[in-house]
Parts: sequence; structure tokens; C-alpha cells
Amino acid sequence: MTRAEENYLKAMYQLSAGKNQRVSTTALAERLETKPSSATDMLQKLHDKSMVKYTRYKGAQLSPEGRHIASQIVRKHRLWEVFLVEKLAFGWDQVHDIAEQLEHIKSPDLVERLDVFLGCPKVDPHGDPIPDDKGNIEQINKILLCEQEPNSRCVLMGIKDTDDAFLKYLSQKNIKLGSLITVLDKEPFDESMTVVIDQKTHFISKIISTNIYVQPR
Amino acid sequence: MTRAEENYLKAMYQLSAGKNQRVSTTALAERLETKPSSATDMLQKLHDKSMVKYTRYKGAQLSPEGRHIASQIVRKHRLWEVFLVEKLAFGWDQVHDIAEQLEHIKSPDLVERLDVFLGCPKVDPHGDPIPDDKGNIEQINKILLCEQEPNSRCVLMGIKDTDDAFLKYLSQKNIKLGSLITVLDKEPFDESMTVVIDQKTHFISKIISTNIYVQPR
DNA sequence: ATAATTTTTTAGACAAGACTAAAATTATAG
DNA sequence: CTATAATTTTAGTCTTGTCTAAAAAATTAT
Ligand SMILES: [Mn+2]
Ligand SMILES: [Mn+2]
Ligand SMILES: [Mn+2]
Ligand SMILES: [Mn+2]
Repeated sequence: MTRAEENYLKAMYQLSAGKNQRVSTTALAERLETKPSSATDMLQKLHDKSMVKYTRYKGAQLSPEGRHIASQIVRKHRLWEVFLVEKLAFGWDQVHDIAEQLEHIKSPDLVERLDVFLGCPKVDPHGDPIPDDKGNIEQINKILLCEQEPNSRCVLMGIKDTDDAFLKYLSQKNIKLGSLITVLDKEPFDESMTVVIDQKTHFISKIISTNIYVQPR
Repeated sequence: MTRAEENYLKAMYQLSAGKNQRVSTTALAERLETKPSSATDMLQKLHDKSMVKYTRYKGAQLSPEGRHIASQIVRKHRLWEVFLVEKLAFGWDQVHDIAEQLEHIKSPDLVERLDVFLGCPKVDPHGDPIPDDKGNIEQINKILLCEQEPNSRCVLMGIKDTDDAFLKYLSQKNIKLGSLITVLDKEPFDESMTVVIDQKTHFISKIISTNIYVQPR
């Protein structure tokens, strides 16, 4: 697998979120910041290598093998992110681009040892689950903060859209994975919330509460 | 710099060992397991980018900038090798190929943090010096074991030709960086040696003693 | 000094991956 | 059900990095 092929497989894996739906040429091209014609080319190549099932004008779907390869790229990406944050003290907003490169290092032995070195983590620094070497993901029960009722407690379990600016916003306010959140009030008008996070009171908009995964306590 | 360009610069850096001599097209091609015509192509490209000074039919020489870039690839290669051996418990015969990939990861911040994480090592697992971020190398005073006189002591400081098979041979006999070596006898006929390494007696051929760097004690 | 040999370069081709412009197909709207 | 719009594919071009075969230059030997 070349780097480009791996990136296409990973993009398909992430676009067909959890389930294994078909992915359209345009969606794929958009995700990879390339043109639909390039995506078509690649899908045909991946079809010939039986990594995807591609039907002209109908989009493509990962084959079991393509799906497995994609899961291992994601596994590597997230393990490296853990390494960068836990061992090299990077901030969670700094690691994605570097992991984007590291995920393509080829050495099954390396992945295994890295996993052990990191203590076999189950989630990456943004709370996203790390697939195991078979591609299985341990489902963690989490909901969006915006769905929490007033006067309830929960724990921050992940970030939905791990945009750099948003990650910076959160860490600047010292909000992080594992933070204890108490919802005090929810404004019916704009659904903004008053919450206490680790003893500090914050007023957060709907946009923000829709981007934070929590586990009720 | 693309990966191929980086590999050419690194190869030139290593071929012009220490000094900054001119490198021939054929030598470069051989080192990179490619054809001389490909090397010519690349040298012309690198000349246009002023990474090397290339003269037709006369070979090429690294420019100060090309030399610096090359040194940083070597720096990354060796730092990653330290990481793999020290942190992930790889054997010193298993790390070169993986480092060959890792050396191309682009992030100045990453290199700096990795260096600190590893305790700013001065040599890699084979005893080769690690250039600093300016490209400077701390010269370590070392000679070949074959040049040691009988009835002298020395410490193993490095391996000259870090061939996988040779590295395996050494570690299988528990001979490693820092091992204390006492030369008991040197056969005048074939220059084979009887040595004690860490309390154990070994008979070693000239070929082997010419491949081990030591520092006299 | 000339001939033979070796080294190096040029010319032309190819594969991977991307792009643009045009054609084909599918989806949507009236 | 047809006309228009949107999506997708094809055809042709480009860049990077490689190769082979042939030409040119430099070396070595006679
Ligand atoms: Mn990421
Ligand atoms: Mn990637
Ligand atoms: Mn190495
Ligand atoms: Mn390399």
C-alpha cells in the first residue's frame, strides 16, 4: 500500500462512520482536499486491488481487507498521538499533523511495541477510541453535552470536531479529558448552558456543548 | 525537500565521510541502489535548488545548506534509533530500516522534544555520533580494535559496518557498546586475536577486529 | 598519441498521483 | 415526462522519480 492509497482507505473508513456504508466520489475527494476525478482514478485502482467494491456512478465501499488496513492506519495515528502527548508533552492541538505522517510508518513490530510502551491505551488524546490489531473498537457509551439535563453531572469523554482552535480554547480554560462537569442551567432560548467544570463556572454556547462528548454520572 | 531528495543528500553526506569531498554519480547511485542516470537527474535538480554544486562529468559536492539538511536527516535517524532501542526494547540489529522511514518525518518541534525525552544522547545504538541541531558532531576519539596491542585494555565504542548479521553475532555473544575488552594475544600470521570481553574469552578474526571501534583505557 | 575501456550524460519511456476540460450519467424540478 | 442541474467519469496533460539504450566525455592501456 502506498501512502496515497492508505489515505484514501482511511478517509473511506472515517466517512462511513462505524457502519460500512458506500462513500461517494465527491465526498471522498472533499475529505482529502483533492478533485473528484482523482478520487475516481484511485477508487478504480483500489477496486483492482480488491480493497474496495467500486461501481461506476454509485460510489465505493471498503472490502473486509480494505477495512482492516484502514483500521490499522487509524490505530497507528491514534497511538502516535498518545505518544506525542503523553511522552513528548505536546498539547492535544499540536499532534494531529505529525500523527498524519507517523501513521504511514510500516512495521507491525513497531506498532505492537509502541502500544505496550504506552500501556495499551484505549483512547487517543481527543477521546477517540483506538482500534485493536484486529480492527475492533471498544464502544464507549457517550452522549453530547448539549443533551444533558440541568442539575446533572457527567465526565468529559471526548471532542467531536477536533478543530485546532476549539482544542486550544478548551485547554486554555483548563478543560480536558476526564474533567467533571455539572450542568447548572440550560437557557431555553438559545440552549446555552451554565456549567461548572472542575470547580470553575463557565457559560457555554450550544455550538460548544454540541462538540463535547460526556458520560453521565 | 521530498523524501528522495533527502535520501540523496544524506547519501552524499555519508559518502563524503566527515570531510566535504566531491561524490561521483556512480558512487551515489550504488549507495542508493539506483542507476547512475537517475543520480545525474537528481544532482541536476539539487543543483538548481542550490543544495549541491554539480559540475558535468565531475561529480557533486554538498552546499552548506545541503550539508545542513543532510546532517539533520542523520540526526533524526540516529535519535529514532536510540528511541527504538532504549524505549521500545528493539535489538540494535532491528532498528535501521524503521529509522530509515522515521528520519523523514517533518517537524522541528518533534526532533527537539524527542532529543530531550531521550536525554540528549550523543551516540546512537551502534556508537555513531548524533549531530546537534546545527549539524555539529562531537568527535569521539576511537581506533579500530585490530590496532590495539596485546596486553592492553579498551572499551567498545562503536561498530564500523553495522551489518545486521554482524550485529546479531555480537549481541548473541553478549558483546555490546561499553563492553570492556582486554587483548591477550595477537597472532602474527593472520592477525586474529584472543580477547577477554566482559570476563569471557573470545577468539576473533581480523575481519571482526577491523569492524569494532574501541577507546584505549 | 591513439585505441580501448569506463564513467557519465542525454533521450525517450513509464508508473503514480494529481489537475483541467469535456462527456456521460444520474438526480431534481416543473 | 422532459428539461435542467448536479455528480461522476473519461481523456489528455503535468510532475516526480525511476529505467534502458545510445551518445559523449574522461580514463587507462598499448
Ligand atoms: Mn488526529
Ligand atoms: Mn495520512
Ligand atoms: Mn542506521
Ligand atoms: Mn531514508
